[in-house]
Amino acid sequence: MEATVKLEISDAEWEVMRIVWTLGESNSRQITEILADKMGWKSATVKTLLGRLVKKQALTTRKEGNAFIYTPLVAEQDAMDSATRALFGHLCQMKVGQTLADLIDNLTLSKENIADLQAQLADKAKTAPETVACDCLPDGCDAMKQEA
Amino acid sequence: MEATVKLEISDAEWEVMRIVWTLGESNSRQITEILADKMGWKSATVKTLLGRLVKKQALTTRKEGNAFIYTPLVAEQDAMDSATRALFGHLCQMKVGQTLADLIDNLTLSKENIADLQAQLADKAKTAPETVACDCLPDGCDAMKQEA
DNA sequence: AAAACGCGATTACAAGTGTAAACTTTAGTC
DNA sequence: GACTAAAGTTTACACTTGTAATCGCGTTTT
Repeated sequence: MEATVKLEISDAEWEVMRIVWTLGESNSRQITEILADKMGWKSATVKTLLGRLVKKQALTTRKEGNAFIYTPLVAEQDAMDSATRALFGHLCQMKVGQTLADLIDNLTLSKENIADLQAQLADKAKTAPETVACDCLPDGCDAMKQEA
Repeated sequence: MEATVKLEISDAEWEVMRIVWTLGESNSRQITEILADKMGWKSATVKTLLGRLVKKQALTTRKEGNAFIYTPLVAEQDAMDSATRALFGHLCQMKVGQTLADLIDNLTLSKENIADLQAQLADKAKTAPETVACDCLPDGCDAMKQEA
């Protein structure tokens, strides 16, 4: 049983992580250059974010000369999965299906992605329930409507 | 062109919204009862959240006797869609396919949901690109790897 | 060696969030 | 009409987040 430490990566921090994840490792100069360009951030801002990410243990450092080299301590896919599961976890379960549909409408997926999803859905259909109930209220949800 | 006002609903506020969305409208006593139970919140906490939601224009009120009746000003599905689009919007586009797959693994979908998604995907496949590139770095992404 | 520059660390500071207590107003009750 | 209970309003307070400036130190340059 993994004692998964809940890692909260903020939006701004996420931008930093994406770069380190993609590069595998990087130093603050390189990260700063990219984010100065992409986000218009000052180097001080990036330094703050890097510091917070190290404190949060999302990144680790290794000294190289006068500077640090930053490496991810969490896998990008894991972070993406927790973030999405956290979000969907507090949405009305009855409406996640539609939300997923609306989301997919806005995403660009490759043919391969789509094929994989189709296979996955075909399999999932075998054990899928007929309906999914709303879980927003203690009782059944549709109950007590407009009791106010 | 709708001037869509960016509505930021926090996690705690979301819990309140779910109840009002589901009931259609409600008063603070009813909401407090449910959340005292589900979240362990004091009535003062719920009052604060209701106040913030009214100020943010996520809810509106109508006086009834000594109390207010709260009604949503934003549709639940719209709020869910913005929240999910906002999240996926800052994830690596190359990895959203896998993320979606991992997410679906964790969701309960009805047979109908699945059928709808399958139809949607079949249609989307027609115009899908062969691959989706990573958009985490300015250049091509896989470029400059390990330059540090 | 002195000066300048790059890097990490410390400090800043307002806005948003979670969580609530205290105060005030209002609507019934005796 | 005075009192009380419930609902709304104000105040509180620590933590997170976005966005930096500044400080101190080691390294590079003149």
